[in-house]
Amino acid sequence: MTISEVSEKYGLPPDTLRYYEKVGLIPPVTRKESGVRDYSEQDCGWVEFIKCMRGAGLSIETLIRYVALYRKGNRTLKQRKQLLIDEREKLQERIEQMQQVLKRLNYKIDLYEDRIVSCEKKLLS
Amino acid sequence: MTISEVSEKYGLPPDTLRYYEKVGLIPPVTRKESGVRDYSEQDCGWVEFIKCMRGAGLSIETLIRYVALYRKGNRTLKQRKQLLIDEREKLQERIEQMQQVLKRLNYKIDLYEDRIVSCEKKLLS
DNA sequence: TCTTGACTTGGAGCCAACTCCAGGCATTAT
DNA sequence: ATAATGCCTGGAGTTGGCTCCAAGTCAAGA
Repeated sequence: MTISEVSEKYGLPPDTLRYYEKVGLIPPVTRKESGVRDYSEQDCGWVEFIKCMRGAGLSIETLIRYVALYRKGNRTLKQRKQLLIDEREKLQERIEQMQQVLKRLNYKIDLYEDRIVSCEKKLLS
Repeated sequence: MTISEVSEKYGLPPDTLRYYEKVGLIPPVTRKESGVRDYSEQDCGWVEFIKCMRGAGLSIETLIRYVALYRKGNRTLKQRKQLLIDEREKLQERIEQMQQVLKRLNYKIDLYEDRIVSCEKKLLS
């Protein structure tokens, strides 16, 4: 797959795909002899994984660490697992905080509804 | 309350508090005759609200719009409510996405556990 | 009165994460 | 053969959100 096809498929600009590879956010992509990128299934898998994790707010720095560990092979299994556990913890906290804010927004929206209704009553009376 | 007391209370640096006020993220803070900020209850309320909303990922731009509407008075009640509804929607989507990722992390962590266990078995055999 | 310390402002600097660009090579279409 | 298209690289520029700094003011203590 060419870079523009991958870009299309995952909704990430080609520049971003190149950037991700350059900084080590995804392992080096397969190339044709000419040097042009030719994404394999596995390459696409990494793109999808990174897109997904970035979407949940994991930092680029963290994901670079993860990919670097992956590239060192099987002896880093425990470290990779621990990294994911740490990130899961942070993610859980973020979700809980956001759920609190969601409640607060719901409450505030209800208050606005009340105020709008009573304002309109006043105008009609 | 002085800026450093408010800073202490909400865990936001004084520079950030000034920045928030400068860009209109919170309404202008009460001042002493000397020009020094003297946060009222209401001023603190705004700081707390903005800190909370920022923590959930609402953009500064959006919150500036909200505060600007607030400052225009009661005729903007409906717009403010709509703004909050829109942000609630986005927040809900972000939470759902993050919950998906949480599931995926759980799954991946379990896979790692399996791989680590079978790796250790191999070493012991 | 003079110094110290907390505050003020405007503006520059910084960091994460892209995003864009110039100059160049390679394949494809005419 | 040549032009157009799509890709390449290294590096500069941009955006959001702070964060820091210099130069100045003000109130309280020695």
